[in-house]
Amino acid sequence: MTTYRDIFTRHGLRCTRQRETLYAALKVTKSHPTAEELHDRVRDQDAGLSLATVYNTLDAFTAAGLIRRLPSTLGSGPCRYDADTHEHVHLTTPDGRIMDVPDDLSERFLDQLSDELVAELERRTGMRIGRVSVQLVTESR
Amino acid sequence: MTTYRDIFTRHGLRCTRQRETLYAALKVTKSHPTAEELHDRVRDQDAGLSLATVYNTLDAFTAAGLIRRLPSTLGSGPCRYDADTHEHVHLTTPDGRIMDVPDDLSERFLDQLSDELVAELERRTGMRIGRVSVQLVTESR
DNA sequence: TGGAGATTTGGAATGATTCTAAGCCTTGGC
DNA sequence: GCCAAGGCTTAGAATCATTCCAAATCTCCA
Ligand SMILES: [Mn+2]
Ligand SMILES: [Mn+2]
Ligand SMILES: [Zn+2]
Ligand SMILES: [Zn+2]
Repeated sequence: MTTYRDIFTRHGLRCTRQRETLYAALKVTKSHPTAEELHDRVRDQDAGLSLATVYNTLDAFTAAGLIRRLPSTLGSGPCRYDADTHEHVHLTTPDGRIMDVPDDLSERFLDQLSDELVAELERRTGMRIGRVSVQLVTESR
Repeated sequence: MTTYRDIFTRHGLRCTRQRETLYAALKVTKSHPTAEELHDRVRDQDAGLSLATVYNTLDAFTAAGLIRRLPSTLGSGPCRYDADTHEHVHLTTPDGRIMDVPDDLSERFLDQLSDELVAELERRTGMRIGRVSVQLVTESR
């Protein structure tokens, strides 16, 4: 059985009460919450957990690759966060929410993208591509 | 010959000196500038053009579909803007800049994505997909 | 168990964007 | 060409998300 402690340690992160609380809270939701939303959701468990810690922790998790940060798709407004680091496609709504595309469809989308193109681009630009991000943007009206 | 005035009119926008200046400035660059950067670039032409007008104008252009808004890929930091509304793939760097993927490669990427999948997703979710956004994210280190 | 160094915290600071309300300008009709 | 009506522009204030700060606390390894 792998505990959160194990996961944190493997990612070079210290294990703190706050980090366990936040990771657990992010892990159980499919809603891609904002820092504020997450802060609100853990308030009952740990009333003293500060918003600054939510930001610090989400930064640390993101840097460690434990979670993914999803910048606002609107241009203004808060980032959202996803504990599911498995490659998947997101559906973005005009009000800023983010939904997962069902796994079977997500997979079919991503399978269409050949690695050869990425390789050719890396050759041409000299840059290393870390990830191909696909978003389906829903119509405004 | 289609003037900027014509373009604005077709998009339901009034033609003002400020809008012409800003559209021209955005049209000639490939750098996906921020509102601030654009403001700086037009300072010599029109010293009185305010930053609020830059924001208002970019909002209006975006709403009209004349340009595209590119939210910060980092999560914090300013939006970038693109006068090229032709569907193309972007390469995003760890410092927040955005580059165009060469057109031939861009096209090959987008051609791989079948409309059938989009259609199936629309059927399943009941939402209309306006656009498929593909970003190639360069490795952080 | 001790302590070096990482983490947490409330509050202040920053940065990007939006709001406000007072003129100004564009447009369409005469 | 002249006149509204209403859209546009503007400086500055306000808002919102995020980052910074510095002091107190906690974690983990020796
Ligand atoms: Mn909160
Ligand atoms: Mn400026
Ligand atoms: Zn997701
Ligand atoms: Zn572009």
